[in-house]
Amino acid sequence: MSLSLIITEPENSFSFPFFSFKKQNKDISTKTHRPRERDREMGRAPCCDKENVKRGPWSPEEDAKLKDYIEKQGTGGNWIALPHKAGLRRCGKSCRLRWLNYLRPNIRHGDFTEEEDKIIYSLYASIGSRWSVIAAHLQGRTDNDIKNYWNTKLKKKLIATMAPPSHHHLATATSSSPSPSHYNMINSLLPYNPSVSTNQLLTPHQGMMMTMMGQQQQQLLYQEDMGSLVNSPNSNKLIMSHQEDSQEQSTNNGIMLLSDVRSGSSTTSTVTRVKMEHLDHQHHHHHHEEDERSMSSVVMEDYGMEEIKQLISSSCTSSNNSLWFDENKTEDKFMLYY
DNA sequence: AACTCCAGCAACCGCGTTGTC
DNA sequence: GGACAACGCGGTTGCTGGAGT
Repeated sequence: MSLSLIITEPENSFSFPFFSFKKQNKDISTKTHRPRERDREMGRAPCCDKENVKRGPWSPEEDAKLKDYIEKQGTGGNWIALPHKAGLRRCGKSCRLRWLNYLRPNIRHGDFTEEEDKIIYSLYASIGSRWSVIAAHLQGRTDNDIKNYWNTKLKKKLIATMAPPSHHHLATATSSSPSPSHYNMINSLLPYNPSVSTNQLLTPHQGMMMTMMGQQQQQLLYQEDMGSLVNSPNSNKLIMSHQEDSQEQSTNNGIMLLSDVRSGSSTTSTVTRVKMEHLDHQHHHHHHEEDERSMSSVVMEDYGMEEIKQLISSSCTSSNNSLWFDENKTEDKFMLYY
């Protein structure tokens, strides 16, 4: 059995469910204190006069002014003009952020529930770090809050759960036997759950692979981890390789996930091929093999290529309470299924 | 008590997208 | 359809307070 997946990868960045990296192709010196002259040269006017606006934490007085003004006058559809009208020495962007993330009614902070965690996991697996979309599905939560929560707590929680006891990285060999919660976590992560029954659980690494495949932009984390995957002495072996030539897509038997669900505008310069192969381990037969197979082989071996394609691309409802998206929908019309 | 470290989070920044003229 | 303005998003920064030494 051989399964190949081709995943598009945007030119300037890549992300993994838990990590993201950006190529540093910017002039770092302009990153901070970017001169306003340069903004003008580059065709971008500053959003406000930075020298005459207050920055940093908001005082209760400022909060009251802003809240009072918006409650009485509304935003007027113009955040730039709002601070002046409200008598605030603040940038319009700052006012907008303060209102949206802190002052507007029915905002909830802290104490995320298990249910919210699940929703975040599932949505993240499906659509990545599109916090505003995720926030739209969590009553009273802001994108900033969710982002912070993910970066400071949820990601660590997930990593801790995923990490096999004897290994220090996410994507390491599958020889150890993870805990049941391990599997539960993985399966709550899966963006798609088409016809795999709840007892057909993936190993953490296979689940991780599936999660990766659901991402809009995909890549791998560490070369080191790749090495451990490739060298894993298990019956199911993951082989990853990069290729610059997307021409090969057409000749590959694999599944293509052209899945920039964000806007469809992403350019693709390189392609990462993810290949899952079942290898004949004639020299690696040992008494654990059956156990390992029963644990980890349910995922791909039982499906033909066309079935795998269907699994990934089909829009089927979930058999449990995990969530998934219809990626054909536009951003505003994302459908959430339970 | 003084200091360091670090998690948490509010706020900022840059840039892509959208709206308007 | 091009230029410009404004919005909105996601990544990043940096402040703060609590824990540890």
